[in-house]
Amino acid sequence: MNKFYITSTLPYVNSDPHLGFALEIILADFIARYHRLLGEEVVFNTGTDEHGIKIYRAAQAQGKEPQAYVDEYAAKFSQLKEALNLSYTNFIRTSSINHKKAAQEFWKRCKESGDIYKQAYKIKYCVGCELEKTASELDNERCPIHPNLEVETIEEENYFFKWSKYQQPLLDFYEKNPDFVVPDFRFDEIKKFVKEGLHDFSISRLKEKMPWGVPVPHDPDHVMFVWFDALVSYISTLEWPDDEKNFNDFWPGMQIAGKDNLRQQSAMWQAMLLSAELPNSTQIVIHGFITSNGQKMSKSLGNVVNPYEVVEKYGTDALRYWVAAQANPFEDSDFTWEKFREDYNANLANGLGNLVSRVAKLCEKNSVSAPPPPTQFDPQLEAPLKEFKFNECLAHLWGEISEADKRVNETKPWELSAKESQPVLKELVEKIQHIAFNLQPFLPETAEKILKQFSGEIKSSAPLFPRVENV
RNA sequence: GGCAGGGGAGCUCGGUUGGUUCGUAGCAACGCACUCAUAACGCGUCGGUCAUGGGUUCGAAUCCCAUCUCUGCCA
Repeated sequence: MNKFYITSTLPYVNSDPHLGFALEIILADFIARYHRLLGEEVVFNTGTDEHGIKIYRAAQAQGKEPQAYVDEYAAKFSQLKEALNLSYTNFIRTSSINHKKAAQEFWKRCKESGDIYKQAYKIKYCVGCELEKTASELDNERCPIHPNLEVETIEEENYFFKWSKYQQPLLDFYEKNPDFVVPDFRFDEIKKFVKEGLHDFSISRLKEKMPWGVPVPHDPDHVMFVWFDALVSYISTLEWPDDEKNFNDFWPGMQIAGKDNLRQQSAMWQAMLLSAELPNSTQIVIHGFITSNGQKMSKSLGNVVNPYEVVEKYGTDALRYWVAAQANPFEDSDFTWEKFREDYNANLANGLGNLVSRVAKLCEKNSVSAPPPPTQFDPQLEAPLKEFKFNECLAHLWGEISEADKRVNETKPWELSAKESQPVLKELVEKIQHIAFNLQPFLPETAEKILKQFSGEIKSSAPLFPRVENV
């Protein structure tokens, strides 16, 4: 049995889950479910990134132990599984014992390769980004992304990772793997970045200032910088280094990340893997952001969309449909409630839902029983799926819905006798089964409902997607 | 500032190596028709000087230059 591994990034647990992460993990879920449908054994990983100074301070501010604080947030994120009907198999928390052990082993391997060294360190640092900032990145001594936060100056001895050593190996690796990063314009972006030269980056913090991190092996004064340990989660979730078989079965695997994570995933993490002498990821898919009314979502603008609210109002598959059919996986996509409702009514209520209702009713009246369901995924959908063009897949299936509707109007089965209507109704049932079968990766609950309804003796039922009128 | 990619129907988009008035495009709007269906489906109508100004060409949304404007990357 073929093995397949995919991981999302791990959201940093300092705020509630937002629609942007929902997009990422739903996209990952499409891919995971598709590979399962192909008969592969799939590990689909997600989890929570729980270390770092931002979390340490947030916990302090609330008078909580960091562990208690992250426990609450990890629970909030794991609730997404049900709300979005996710099929992930692994949920790694970076504060777990296994993960910490793996991060320490990873550190040791990089150190053995001669890629970790200690050096005095003085640099501007934005707590909001958890990133160093150079003078050119600052705007009036302020981080442009977090203008309300003071940029801090840190001066201490830190461990550094020899990123510079991996400039050429990374470029060679990119050269050999022309589809390593998709879309291609993001791949071009990272190649150019690496070509310009890599500077070693800091991978530790003084424990006395910031104890909330993974202890550095053989140095009680330091903990790892949050990025270093978080990246290792993609393999610690596979029980690396303890379960060598499991690791070798599933790694290397595919990753999905937002455009803000391009550098970390496709250059930093890949260099770390080279240093630890482990295989590089197979492919990295970089998705865009979700804007709201054309603007970046932000609390101050009050335009943040909560995925739980979308699901509560329209249902899980309505959101998954929007992600698959209406959002562009690679560019930014705009979400508005108005447009969402229109898409829902036009395509789910009037389209798929209505077709299922009318055919089911006709079948019930004429006592039609269903043929066996299909067993093969439509090969026409493979090409767009391999390029992660989910909207094209759905457009194809919606074309079939439209054809089926036309066929009903043309043949007018309601004017025929039960016997006369059998052939055309059987044909329509097969069409619906085909559509439902191929919708499984995208709308798993709906697909299952339809396949169940269109098996054996067909009965009508309540609407799958009731129309939602303007409020 | 440097590099990269955009600017087209009310909205979202597709337009192959330049070739008749862009698109049997989707949504919205409007009209007709139908009634199996979730006032749903079907058919049809409306709707664009393809950002602006030049240029190359027999001919440009498509190539070139400039301008305006938006987005991403520049550790």
